[in-house]
Amino acid sequence: MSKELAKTYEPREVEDRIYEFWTKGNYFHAEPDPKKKPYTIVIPPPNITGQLHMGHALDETLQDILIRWRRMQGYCALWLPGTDHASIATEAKIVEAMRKEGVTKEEIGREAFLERAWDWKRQYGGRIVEQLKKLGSSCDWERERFTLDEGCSKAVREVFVRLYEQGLIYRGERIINWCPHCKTSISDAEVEFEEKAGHFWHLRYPFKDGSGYLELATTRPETMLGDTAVAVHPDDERYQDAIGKTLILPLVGREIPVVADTYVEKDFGTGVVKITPAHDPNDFEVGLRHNLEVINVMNDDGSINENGGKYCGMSGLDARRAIVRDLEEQGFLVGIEDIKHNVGTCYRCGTVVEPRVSKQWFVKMKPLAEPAVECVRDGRIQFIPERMNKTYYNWMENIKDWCISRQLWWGHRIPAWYCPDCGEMIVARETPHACPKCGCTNLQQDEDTLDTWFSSALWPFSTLGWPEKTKELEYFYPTDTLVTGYDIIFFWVARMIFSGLEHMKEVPFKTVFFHGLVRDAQGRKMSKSLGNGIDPLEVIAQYGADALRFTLVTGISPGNDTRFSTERVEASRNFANKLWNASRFILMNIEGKDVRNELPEHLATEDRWILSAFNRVAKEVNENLEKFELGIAAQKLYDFLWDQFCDWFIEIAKIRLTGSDEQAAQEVRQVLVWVMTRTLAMLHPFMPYITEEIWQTMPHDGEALLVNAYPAYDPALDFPEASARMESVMTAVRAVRNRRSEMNVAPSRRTKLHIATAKPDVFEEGTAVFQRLAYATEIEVAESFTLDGAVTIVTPDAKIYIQMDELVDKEAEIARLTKELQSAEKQLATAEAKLSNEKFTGKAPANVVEGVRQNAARLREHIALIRSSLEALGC
RNA sequence: GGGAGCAUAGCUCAGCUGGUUAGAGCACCUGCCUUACAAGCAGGGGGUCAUAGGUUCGAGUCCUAUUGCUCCCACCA
Repeated sequence: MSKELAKTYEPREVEDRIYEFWTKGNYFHAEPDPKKKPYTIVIPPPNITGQLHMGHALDETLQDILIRWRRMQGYCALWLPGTDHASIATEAKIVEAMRKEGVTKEEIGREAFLERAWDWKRQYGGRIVEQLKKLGSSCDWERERFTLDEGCSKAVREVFVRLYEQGLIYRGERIINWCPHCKTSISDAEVEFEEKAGHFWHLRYPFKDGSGYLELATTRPETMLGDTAVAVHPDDERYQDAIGKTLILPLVGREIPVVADTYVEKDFGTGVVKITPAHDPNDFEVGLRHNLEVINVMNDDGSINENGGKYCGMSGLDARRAIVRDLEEQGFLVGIEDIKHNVGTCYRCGTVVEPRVSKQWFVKMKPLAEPAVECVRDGRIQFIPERMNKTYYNWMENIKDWCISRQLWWGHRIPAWYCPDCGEMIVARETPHACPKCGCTNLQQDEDTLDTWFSSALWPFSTLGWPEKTKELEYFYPTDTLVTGYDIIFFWVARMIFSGLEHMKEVPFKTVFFHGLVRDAQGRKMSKSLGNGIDPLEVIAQYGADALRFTLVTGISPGNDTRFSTERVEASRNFANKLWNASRFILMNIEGKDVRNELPEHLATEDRWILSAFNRVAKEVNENLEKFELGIAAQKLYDFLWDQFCDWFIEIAKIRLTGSDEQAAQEVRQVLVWVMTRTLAMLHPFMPYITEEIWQTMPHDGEALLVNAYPAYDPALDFPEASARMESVMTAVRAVRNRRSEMNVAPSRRTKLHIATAKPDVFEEGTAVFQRLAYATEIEVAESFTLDGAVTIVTPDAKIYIQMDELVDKEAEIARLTKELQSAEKQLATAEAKLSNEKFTGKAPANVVEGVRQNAARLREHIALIRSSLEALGC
């Protein structure tokens, strides 16, 4: 900080310098330390193709708050960063770049393609990491990992082979979701359903024996080319005769049976369903039950293949048009109906997915899912908020096998080799040189790679060195908190849980802290297509990272979405500025003075009051953070700094700072520094840059705030009596200000105050406070006064007279006092009703009853004071 | 079809295990350049806590139903 401090905080000057200071000091690095307790968070690895968006910004902010807080509490806090290779997204980027050059990946081949991909990763993969740093993220960058690095790849291979050996990974012909655009299979979780307008084509299939037709409907007429049966419900009376008969498939001429299957709903449509085992998951099941032929009629781009006869080579859409036209011409089309229906789309590219039978690798889920459900049920893993349990159970308990093979090149290649001579399949950790069965050395590795999520499922332990038994794994696993959005509970959280349990025999984390989505000011999802996204980096450039972080964390609660608006960022920026100026004031007052960062031996009443308030906030903020109530914690710090410390304590501190008593001035300087440095500490996890910057300029112990102690509750700092005295004075000050404002008295017009009270010492001690904050010239305190023509103000323990004869409107005064009296009497009546209710006094807890009793006593005093005021006015 | 969430001031939201007169930010109104801060200070207006029942000495908070909005899962050809 320069000597001449700017009036406003300038984050740009500060942030990069402070981040470098932290990095140079190696403060983010965590080394296993048996003397400390570990606290570990692994980052949800952002995609290397990613650009920092508000969702990341929120996610990182929450993690950084937790990590910084625990680090300051003395934990060995590790925040392990890294990135995800994002197989589909990255491969698509590279394919697209190549397309612009007029090359396809098949043309250049696998090896050259992967070289390009790695080049791309080296060039752009670090971009998102640099952006995370801008937020102030205190990750241990020395430990940065990548899902496709050597260690993670080793872990992936180990897991694959183990699961295969246990029979939990298998290869088979199954119906899977196929994205014709990405040209790969995708898992069930990667399919998103969208409601779209479509049609029902009502068709009729003739019986072979010429005895008429069966009428049915389809939303995808082109799939009829692969029909191998028609099904009806076994109990459907309408079709009892048809069961077992043979139909001729129109256009194709294939003879197909009518089968009976309970999958068919009698009441839907005509109760007749065409069965296309190769292109519909339900039909596939029906096909298995009835031993039906599976005829795949589609290529990998969705066009019709050689099984489609004359339609071969047409795109799906062209084939549909041609088939509908031909059906109509030949009299098989009964009609077309407009409908709305849900269509599965690829979550990456939005293309309509085609269910398709193909040979893929799967993870058998049932045995893995059961323990994964159990560990949440028995509390070994806790979800915040708890309602996420249900979502999780529901998914886990109805889970189907996980299709893990992808027809992509960028990713972990499946460690399976095939012998071209004898057909043997070898699954192994190390690349085999020869077929163990026939000795053939020309083994071919499986062409497919693994689902990206297969490697991220291992993230909590693969990043700590598994399968090696490293000291990091021993010390930091299981990790403590996983912070992520509820949108990836299935993709990632669930899979990490069963993977951790299976391979580490222990949960991967103890708590999952789910946050919501960041929406725009109107509550819409931020998206590229809507163009309503706000770039966090631009917000940082304009308002500072601290303001952005504070905005993201205030007002949020676990699992709930939040809205982002620049108005809210401005409020946070103003808060940072408030902090800056309060510090500027303190620095100005301690300059050239030898002020130690410790409390003076003698503490004034207001000192005890602010210390008590500080202490309470310290207690509550820690409690809130323990419960992941980060939004509440931020709010409490905001209120303490602004309302209590700035608006009251600093203002009152000016009395001693500008007074002639040097010892008193020195005492208040120490209190200011003491409270401010510790408030900076409490705020540090939320606003790391500005707090470190200011803290460095103040008298302090230790070399950096981020490794300083986080304030905690201290019974020695509780001063209830002094706090009560201070509150009495503050209440009176507020009341005087209020009355003056109501009467439009300019602040420049100072007046004498008479204070009648049963606690004269409290108010006498507050003389200077009244003079400075309640515009008083002098004050006189006594048990009672008889004054005519003064404005009277009644507080619970004082009656205050403002001497301003010419301003007194007697009628208005009477009206106001009467109103106050009525309100007080009403409150007293409520309190007394409670106290005379035996059910209340008998059943309510003692402290609640006592509270009401004290309140009633206060009200009675108050009422008496108002009455005497009214009497003085002649009522 | 199954499940979940939300409904509190003009707007955006807090309100934890039920306990005095329901809070904040922004916006609004009034008065202040009171030398840390006008990105500020002081004061103020504004809420039948979606609706109807219930539990309780006591309900914004717990239970039931209703209405409206949102999301997730499943997916009927």
